[in-house]
Amino acid sequence: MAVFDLLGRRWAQRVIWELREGQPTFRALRERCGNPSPSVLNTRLAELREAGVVETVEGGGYRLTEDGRRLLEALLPLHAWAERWAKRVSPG
Amino acid sequence: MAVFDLLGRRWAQRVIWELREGQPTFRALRERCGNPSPSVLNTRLAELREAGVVETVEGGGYRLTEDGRRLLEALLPLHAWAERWAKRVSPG
DNA sequence: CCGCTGTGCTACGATTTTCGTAGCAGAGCG
DNA sequence: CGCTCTGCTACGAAAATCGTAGCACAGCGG
Repeated sequence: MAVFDLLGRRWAQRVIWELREGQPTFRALRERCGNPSPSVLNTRLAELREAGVVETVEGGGYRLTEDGRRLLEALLPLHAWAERWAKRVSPG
Repeated sequence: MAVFDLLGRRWAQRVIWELREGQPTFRALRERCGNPSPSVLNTRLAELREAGVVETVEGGGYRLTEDGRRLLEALLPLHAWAERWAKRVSPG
């Protein structure tokens, strides 16, 4: 179950989620994620790049690979569940 | 994005996955997950119980709630992606 | 009553991960 | 040369996790 090793780390899923559109820079991505420390973000990005789901953009910025976009789609049901769950936990 | 807070912690997703069938005891669950330290497992179980996705069984053991089972279903696409990905990363 | 076994779970020092802040090297531009 | 952006590193402090040991309780056989 290597996926839990890749995606079970802090910020990993969040990074993929925040890369769902655009090609944010390192700093912009960091801000979108809620300002994790740059060292961790860099480590995650390195892991995700090595896993082939994230890639750098010529001239700066990051984006999902084709594989990454498939992973993002696989995260959609989880997100749908999360929204229903959030409403149930703290309605309003 | 509270779901990343709940499921972005180590072992959280794994615990849910390993509860997909049966009602394993604390120790059995721990073994299935690959022996995380009991303190972390207990913390995760407490968080998941508070979130309402895991519950204890009368007479011992743990299982998913109805909500937990829905969450498990939301994890299936992620798992399907993971299997394809694992084959691509290390074929054979 | 005693011991054996299994249950959930706690304690605690060691290790690993993450945090938070500061700053570096390089590129582009005036 | 200086300003601003880029990705990224350094480093001490804090938090999370590890690994091992063991506690309290319950059931059951003798």
